[in-house]
Amino acid sequence: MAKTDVLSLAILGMLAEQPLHGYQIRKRLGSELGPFRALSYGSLYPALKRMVAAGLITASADYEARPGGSRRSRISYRLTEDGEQRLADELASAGASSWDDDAFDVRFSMFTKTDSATRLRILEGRRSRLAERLEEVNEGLQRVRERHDAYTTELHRHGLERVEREVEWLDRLIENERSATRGDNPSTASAGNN
Amino acid sequence: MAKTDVLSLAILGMLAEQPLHGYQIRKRLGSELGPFRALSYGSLYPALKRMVAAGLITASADYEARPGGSRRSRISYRLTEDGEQRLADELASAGASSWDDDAFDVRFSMFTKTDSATRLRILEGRRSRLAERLEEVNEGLQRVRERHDAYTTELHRHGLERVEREVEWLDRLIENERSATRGDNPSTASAGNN
DNA sequence: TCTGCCATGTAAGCCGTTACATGATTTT
DNA sequence: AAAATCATGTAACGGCTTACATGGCAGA
Repeated sequence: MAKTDVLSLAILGMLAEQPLHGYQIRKRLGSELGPFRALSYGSLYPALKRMVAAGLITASADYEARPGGSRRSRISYRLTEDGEQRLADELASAGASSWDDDAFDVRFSMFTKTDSATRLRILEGRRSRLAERLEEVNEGLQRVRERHDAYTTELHRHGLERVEREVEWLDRLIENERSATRGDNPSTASAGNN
Repeated sequence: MAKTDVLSLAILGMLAEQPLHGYQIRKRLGSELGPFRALSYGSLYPALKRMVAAGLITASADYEARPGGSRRSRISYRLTEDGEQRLADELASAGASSWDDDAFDVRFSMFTKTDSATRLRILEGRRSRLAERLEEVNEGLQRVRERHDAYTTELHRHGLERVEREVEWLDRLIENERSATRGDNPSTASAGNN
């Protein structure tokens, strides 16, 4: 099974709700997700092409979609059954790199389509990734404090603070997720915690 | 005058303090600056080579640096006069893209070598860059609120918060910088501590 | 001795942007 | 009628990582 890159996953998720054409996909990726602030067509169209070739989506021109008439040259993309299946598989796994900086945002934005256990695994995976980062940054800060000027120190202090806040955010989300799960179903004592 | 990329600038700044060999440069870039968390040798060595070719730095093998004897195959890089000049020029300008995400950190880490007026211009440039981002993110949040689920909204809310904090941080720094300039006299507020 | 870190470098490939090329539709 | 925006695509190029290739030095 070919693995799905972040961009493809994002597109899959986007098309799951409704067929869209390339131009719209780009705009939505830019406004709805963090990572693709301004994805270029030079990336998008080839990606769509690859996905068509892989049988995940189909391309169909929509002529005269509206009363007026013409409206040539617009291509709507929609998921195939394989595409739906691939998306479902992806959403069911917290595997590989769902907690990379970019991938995390994309996964998170699809949390309503993700089951609770997987959501929790992703949040925790992300948390422990950040915890590692926290340690590194912290060590860096110590070293910098000894050997460097106030500005450099401040830069690192601020970097540390940023990561700390991120962890706090995740802690809140994890807590929410846990209490929602407990609520749904009385006797849930989910497995290993941090 | 050839323009200096971020990596070269960081190296220039690093070598301004003392000669270093490539391996050390890499480690320091990783621990002292944000943007180069784990710069690969595949990027570093070619960059050093380019800089030697451009006459900004020189490479010299250090044999028997220490009592023991041998210690072959270490190459120390140090700034040439041209390199020093280039660094000075770069540090005097707040031009081009000193407020890009990556470049900003590098410029900031050299603030002690930067004059007060330039520091202020960079901080303000960065601030207004973030202010633009703030607006975009804010608009995105509104749109998402109307059309999307709670998770997606939360993702955007958190993204907004992050940028807001960044702006607040800059505001504090700008304020400090201003009061330091006003008071070459009494009430100097040095760069922030914890 | 063998493992792990120090140290330098090259080649291939990935992933993305920029610039280019084209044309339709909508708004002013 | 012009300008802005919608819409699709390709080709060239850039920068960075990965994988490879090589070898010295230190301590277990």
